[in-house]
Amino acid sequence: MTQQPKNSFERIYEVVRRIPRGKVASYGQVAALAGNRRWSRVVGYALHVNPDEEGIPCYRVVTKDGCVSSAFAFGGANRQVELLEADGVEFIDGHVDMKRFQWDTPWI
DNA sequence: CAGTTGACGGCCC
DNA sequence: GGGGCCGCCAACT
Repeated sequence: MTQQPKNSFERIYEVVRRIPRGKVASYGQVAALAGNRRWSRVVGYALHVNPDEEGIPCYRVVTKDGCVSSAFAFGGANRQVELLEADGVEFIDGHVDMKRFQWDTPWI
């Protein structure tokens, strides 16, 4: 059923879940898709709780600069890079080429 | 109920 | 190009 998330958190989770493989999205982008562009910080908090790491590829979410968050510490930030590379995302000097791998959202 | 925190974003130096 | 400060909003204590 088409679940309509009402809480900001659930909304953010839905957006992150829609991130296609081989692409990455910035916190601000996810926040904007979730409904508000200023939720950037809330997005970070939402992924922090990450109720479903298998359903929510939080590692596909990076900063606007395309850099992985150091606070990820999910076994090491390098771990996130590794996962993204496995998705086909190319990393350059520790950052992603956003203009190439940023999720091309059909968002209006 | 109020205060603090936090996986960011944007602007300034 | 790199580093630092402020601002935004929701959740947590």
